[in-house]
Amino acid sequence: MATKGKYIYEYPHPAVTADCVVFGYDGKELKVLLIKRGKEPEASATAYVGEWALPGGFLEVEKDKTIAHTAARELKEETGLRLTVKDFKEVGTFSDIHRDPRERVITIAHYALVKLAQVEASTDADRADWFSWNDIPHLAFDHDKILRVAFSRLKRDIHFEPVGFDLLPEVFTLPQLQNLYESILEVKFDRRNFANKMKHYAILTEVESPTPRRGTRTPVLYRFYKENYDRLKGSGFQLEF
Amino acid sequence: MATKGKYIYEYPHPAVTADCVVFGYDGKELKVLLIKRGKEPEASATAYVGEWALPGGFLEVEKDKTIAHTAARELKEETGLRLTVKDFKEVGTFSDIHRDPRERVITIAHYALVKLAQVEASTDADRADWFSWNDIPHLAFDHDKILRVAFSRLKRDIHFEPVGFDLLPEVFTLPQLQNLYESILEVKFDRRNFANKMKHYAILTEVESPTPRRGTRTPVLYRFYKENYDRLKGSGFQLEF
DNA sequence: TCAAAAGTGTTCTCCCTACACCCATGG
DNA sequence: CCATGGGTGTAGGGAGAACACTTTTGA
Repeated sequence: MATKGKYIYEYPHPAVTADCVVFGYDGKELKVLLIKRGKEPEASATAYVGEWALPGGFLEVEKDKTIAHTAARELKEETGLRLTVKDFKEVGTFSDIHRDPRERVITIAHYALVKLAQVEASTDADRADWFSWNDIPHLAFDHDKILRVAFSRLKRDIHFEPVGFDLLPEVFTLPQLQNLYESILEVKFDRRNFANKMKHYAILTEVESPTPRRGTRTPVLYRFYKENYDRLKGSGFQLEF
Repeated sequence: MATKGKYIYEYPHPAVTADCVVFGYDGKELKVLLIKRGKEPEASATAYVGEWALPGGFLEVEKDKTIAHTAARELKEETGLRLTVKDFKEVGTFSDIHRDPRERVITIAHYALVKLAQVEASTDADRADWFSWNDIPHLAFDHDKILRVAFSRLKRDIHFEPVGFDLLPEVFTLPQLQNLYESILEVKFDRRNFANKMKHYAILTEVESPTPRRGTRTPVLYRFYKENYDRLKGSGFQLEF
């Protein structure tokens, strides 16, 4: 095992990984998908065994078309979740010289938004789990920092794009939508103003309520009206919160 | 020369570079600093010799504390310009599998803003030159794409931070400031509204005019009032354009 | 009938926009 | 005195913020 290396370079090269911050929303709280670190078949040594971490892994130099492909591939391998390259948004590069004890590793962090109800079942529960944003365990490497930056990035993006709808089920209530925005932006809105704004934007369509029940008045169900949103955006319009 | 490599890995590693988009402003137009590619002492092969490109170069795995340090170091080596790590903002990762014909190279693009008058003299004119934004030559690799993304990133950032002042000399006129914003945002503002807004923000202080002349009325000189800006920002305030 | 959550409309204020005339300087 | 570019104020409209009561439903 002393000289099992087969890849030779004239100058030192770093290892490159892609890490994924996958956000979900259960109607009440923002959640993040984490994995429990075990043995890594492809790394020469293993670090942080047994700790929680962001899903992610090494760029396959000869195979991954872009680093986003690495993110998608690794997420599927580690959690079972299948997302497309387009679902990932780049968060940034984390390149601190000692961020990995084994060798120089720089990572490109990405985030993705998923409809929790539709993917919870398809995640590999042996290795992966969803954690509430306010109850995140200690993470391996600098993944706490990555998580914070990813969240601030989401917070910024939601001002300009209707990314919130990627987190909600196809059909949702106004209070759910408002609560989601409040969770991400860490503010409180007035119900009436929020409803007025949404009505004014005209990017929601009412859905025939299949009379669901709870211990309270039945809320109206809506669907995101993407065609209208695209038209508005086309005519130089900006969603603001 | 067949087996001069000394760095051995069990799995293939990509090369990693940092590229720099350095913006300047001459009072009239936005400019970008480019270098003419020559022989590269550190690369096993050389590509795009003689073409213009963004300054940048390889991460030194054992030396560069972060990728931003690579950017700062390479910029100095290639253009003579000394900037600090804090002057660089990350633009994004460009990782297309064939973006470099020699080997797999992923690059982390950065941008920086400089006060042109103060740095023009200290740039190494043999290898580097400033180009107007509207007159950029064809660039090596995917540097055209990087340039476009960096610009759109600047355009976004200027909405939230007073980055414009990093491009202007310490003392400037209101029309200069307005023209800069117009160049970056690619819009036109009404002079009076622009002045009103600036007066309202109260982030400029008038400077005793040392009576400079041109073929016209002498404009009032201003200085960026950073203390006031920081106070405003502290109390949850946002610069808008 | 009570508690819990959802729906709804109006007023006020502030900021953004549109807009035109006079002033200083150099040639 | 003319051309060029710089400085200045106000009125109107639209969007965001503040604000309270009624409705539905299950317990």
